Amino acid sequence: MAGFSFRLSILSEGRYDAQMVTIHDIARETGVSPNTVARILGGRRGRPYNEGKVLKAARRLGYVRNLQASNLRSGRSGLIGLLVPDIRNPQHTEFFQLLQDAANPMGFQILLFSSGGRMRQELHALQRMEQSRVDGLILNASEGETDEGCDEILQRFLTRKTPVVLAGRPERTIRADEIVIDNHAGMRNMVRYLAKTGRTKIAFVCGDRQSLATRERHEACLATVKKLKLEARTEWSQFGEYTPESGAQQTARLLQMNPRPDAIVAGNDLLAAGALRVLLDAGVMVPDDVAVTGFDDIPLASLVSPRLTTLRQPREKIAREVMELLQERITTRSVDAPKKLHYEPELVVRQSA
Amino acid sequence: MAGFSFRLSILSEGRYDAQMVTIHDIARETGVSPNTVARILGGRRGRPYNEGKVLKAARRLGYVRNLQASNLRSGRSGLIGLLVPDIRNPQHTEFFQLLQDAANPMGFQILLFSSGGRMRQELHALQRMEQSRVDGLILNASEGETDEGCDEILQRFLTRKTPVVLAGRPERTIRADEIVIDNHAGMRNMVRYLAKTGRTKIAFVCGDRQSLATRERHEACLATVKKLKLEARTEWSQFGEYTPESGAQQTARLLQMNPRPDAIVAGNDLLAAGALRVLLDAGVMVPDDVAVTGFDDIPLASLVSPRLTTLRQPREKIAREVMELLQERITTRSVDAPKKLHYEPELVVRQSA
DNA sequence: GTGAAAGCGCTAACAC
DNA sequence: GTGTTAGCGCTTTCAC
Repeated sequence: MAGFSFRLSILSEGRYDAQMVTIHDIARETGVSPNTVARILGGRRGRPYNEGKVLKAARRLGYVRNLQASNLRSGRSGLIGLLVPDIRNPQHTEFFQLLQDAANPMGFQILLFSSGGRMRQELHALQRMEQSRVDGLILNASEGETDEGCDEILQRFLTRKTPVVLAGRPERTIRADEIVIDNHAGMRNMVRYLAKTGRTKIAFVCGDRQSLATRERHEACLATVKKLKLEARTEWSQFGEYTPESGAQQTARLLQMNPRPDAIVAGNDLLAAGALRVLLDAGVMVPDDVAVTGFDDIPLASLVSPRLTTLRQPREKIAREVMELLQERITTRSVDAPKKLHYEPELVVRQSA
Repeated sequence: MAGFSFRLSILSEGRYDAQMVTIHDIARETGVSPNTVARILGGRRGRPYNEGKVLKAARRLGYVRNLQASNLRSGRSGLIGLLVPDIRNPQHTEFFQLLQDAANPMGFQILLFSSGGRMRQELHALQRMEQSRVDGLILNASEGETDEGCDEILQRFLTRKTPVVLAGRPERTIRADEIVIDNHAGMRNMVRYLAKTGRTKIAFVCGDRQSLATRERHEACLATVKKLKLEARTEWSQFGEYTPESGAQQTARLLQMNPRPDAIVAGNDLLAAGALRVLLDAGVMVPDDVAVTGFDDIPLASLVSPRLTTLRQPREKIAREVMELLQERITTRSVDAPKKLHYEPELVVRQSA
């Protein structure tokens, strides 16, 4: 007992305030050294004789390892930061769940930040990740311009050999791993499919103008329209943000036009759902009068009526491969030779087109 | 310089491996003590003379505070644990976002765990929260039975005066704060509304039998049906889980029955969306032939066709008040006199009923 | 307001 | 395999 303070301190009210049990308490209790306790509780072996004693004492005293101390000393954190523009977009929610399921067995926890597309929030999130010493991080596209301060922080991560994975962000100064969705191939297939099924006047309901996904998807559509020599009008390209409300607004504008488009290609499923909403409310038949297509294939796509024809992102594969890459980089402490993980969206034909 | 190791260590490849800058580096650089550096960087004041020097040096050297060390010493973590059964349910996603928006300004971060309703995952999540020394935690209903180990951990949290908020969990041995949704009042209003609009044969599409929400909502429906002397049949009560797929399955079973119900009260919006799906596919008119209602009022409720009549949970209010309660408890270190936060769902009439 | 010293709880490094 | 020692980076305590 000598040299150790009491683990129970008496408060003024006369109640007891239970402190956390430490490896020293268990060491004292069992007569072995703190080191041995730590080793056994850390899963490495000791003398069976000691193992029994230690495990039993730990259980009896209600020992709970202090990750803060553990991580401080070992220089890890067991945390993977995930920054998304809006977790309320099911696409991101699904990705979080898949990432968590892949990360947990590897001993990692996901620290999620939903920035709401706000620049300041995004910067705060990165600062917090840095202060938390995340072992790796995944950055989803901000749905707008990106702050300069962000790049500075990202660069520091890489200098410290903390792996960074960028998704849907324009290539910039920093050389990090990237998730690359082949928006061009996806949209080309989509527009071709629409043309093949007789659509000639294709309109585009897009997310925010600044985002890379928006630009790539929109440009691919225009290029394909041009290549197929379909009708093209600048006012058939509408922009907003990746929400059902925006999709509804944009579609309402399209409905005013003359000639009216016979197909609406939306930048993602949320936009498409909003478009569907407005069309049905206006008595426009989908897909008879107007075809509607989405992007992502979130669960919602199968719940709206008619079911959405869309482009499926291989989320499971992405989540798995990203975590594998991160683990690899974290264990080898190498962030050199940035990798690009390529994925092609798959056309899923349902009812809306 | 004496007594301090170099912050740059040369690797075998001849490159530099930048270590993190510490308050000692800044202290050395500016000639003040580490204590003064910490105080100034911690936001408390110092001599303007020193403040300038320290802040500038910190910026120049790229200092990033180490939260692990800070938290280890101060006994806080700045983390609020949030455990939900399934983050893919938009109800939980929305709640996370609102909670994050309320927590961040208070200096807290949300550590999210999505258990998938699996008992083992839930236990793991609680263990991890305990090891991470979260300052408080919010437990959403597991959608099934709860493990004994969980209660043991929760009890330890409370003993240590770490506040715990339970939501939608049956009251048990532990005395923690609770979020109480008045399922009874909500469902009573819903059934009355259906009766008033001429429905007489009301069926119930529910989540899993074990969950408190399911039991309360179902019982409230049955009680109201009985009170209003409406037709009642045991086979009109179906159970499953809180997913669209389950809602679809349960509804398919109801469609086989004779007599067929003229209203379907679903346990949440996801179930209702699945029900809608099956009804429309079967050519049943909603709400003309069969009325459908949901619970939660997630964004999806306004996107399906017809729009869902549902019961809205005051999520914003709940998130705000829960964080206020947590902050209060964390600062006063008092978990005595558990509070019950009561909320009543609001009937939102749209098109489906 | 500032500096010196101690220590949060753990793991790493090294003898044995 | 085990014990000893040191120290991760910070905050706390206490003189001054």
